[in-house]
Amino acid sequence: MPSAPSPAHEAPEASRNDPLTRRVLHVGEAVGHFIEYWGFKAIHGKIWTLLALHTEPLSQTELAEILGCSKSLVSGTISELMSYGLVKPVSDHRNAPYTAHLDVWATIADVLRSREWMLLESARQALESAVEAAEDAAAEGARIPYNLDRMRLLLTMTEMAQSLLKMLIAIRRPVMSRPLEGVGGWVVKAATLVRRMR
Amino acid sequence: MPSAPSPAHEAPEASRNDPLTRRVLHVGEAVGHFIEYWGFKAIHGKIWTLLALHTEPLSQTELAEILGCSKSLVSGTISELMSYGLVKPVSDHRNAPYTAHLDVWATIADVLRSREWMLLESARQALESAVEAAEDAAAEGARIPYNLDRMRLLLTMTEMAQSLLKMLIAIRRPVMSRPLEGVGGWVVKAATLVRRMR
DNA sequence: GCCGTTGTTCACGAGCTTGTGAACAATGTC
DNA sequence: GACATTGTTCACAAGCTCGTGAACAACGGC
Repeated sequence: MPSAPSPAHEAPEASRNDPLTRRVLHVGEAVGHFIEYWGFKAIHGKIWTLLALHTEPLSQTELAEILGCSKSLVSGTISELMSYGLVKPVSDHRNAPYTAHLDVWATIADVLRSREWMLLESARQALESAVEAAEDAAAEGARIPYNLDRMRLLLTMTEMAQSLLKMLIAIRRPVMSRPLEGVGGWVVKAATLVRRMR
Repeated sequence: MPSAPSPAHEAPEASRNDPLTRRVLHVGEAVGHFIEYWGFKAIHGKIWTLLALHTEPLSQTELAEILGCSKSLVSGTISELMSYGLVKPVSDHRNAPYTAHLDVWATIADVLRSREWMLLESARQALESAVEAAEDAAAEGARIPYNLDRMRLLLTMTEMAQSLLKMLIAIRRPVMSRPLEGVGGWVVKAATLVRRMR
């Protein structure tokens, strides 16, 4: 038998001292730090990781005890994770415990498609509008302090980023054999454009 | 001649009212919002965009006037952009104006290689350590509340993310013809693993 | 060599984010 | 039907980030 009396499963409030649990919590912290740079919060990663690695589904109270945080934080975070489709209750009972959805790619693709696409698209529209205004001013013979070629270059770069994004999103159907093929060609094209510019 | 007296070039403090300048500033805001999700600040994108699109190099004072922000903010941001290699003074004179480096890929690759790699690597190490602890406990016959297979799955997913990152970084040498080929196969493998799990 | 201009540094404040605890609501159990 | 337990909501506090302005330093031009 091991050293400790190993009460981990029946007494979640004490499991924070269990050496294995501490390592699992450490994993959660690392995952949390990683996804922090992707528009999520660290607590999202901690809760998702704990649910993903724990054998049994966990209730919100148990999560709060193991993580050592408040129930209110768990409640809000769980509802956010559910809206992302990353976590789901094990049944439709009121206090049903939760499990993690291990296939995170669908969520990543959703985030890419909504947030990143919108940001790129608004940049593209702003650039397009600026290019038009510059072309009009140049056609009227006005001396403008902005470089039209570089504006067009940025526009092209934005459009290439959009194409790359489209391909990444298309991976959602993992049946596709080589969804990213051809990206290399774009990169070469972009590098050529930049080099030609200056 | 156009409508306005078009003093844009000689009077930077008034150019904020120039319609073309306003569109360029709008582009800067869009670029800023985009890179905000990539660990940079919005002001980085505004300054870089303005320098990238403006025909003549700009001094810090001019940047502050056109952007309508303080000189101190410009100073700090410029030094950060220079450390990223995204901006450089036009000469080594003291008050030399600045230009933007249009090839941003090297900087992106640097960020990916340093920050993202480190985050993935620490997650991988934490997972490895947890797997070992769980294997030891299981070998001793202890009943552990964590699922060893799912821990190994997360480890594999982390390692695949590291491989993908390596390939992205490798694009730095844009001579490579098809640097991302084969990624599709990994995605299929990951999807298969996840499906087999539950 | 002095002055004016430009860039740097620093302490501060506004605003946002993250997490808390207490009050409240909702449901299963006896 | 009352209670106990679980989950939700809210106002608030601690901490962090972003940007400011004033003081300071560094150089170029006359």
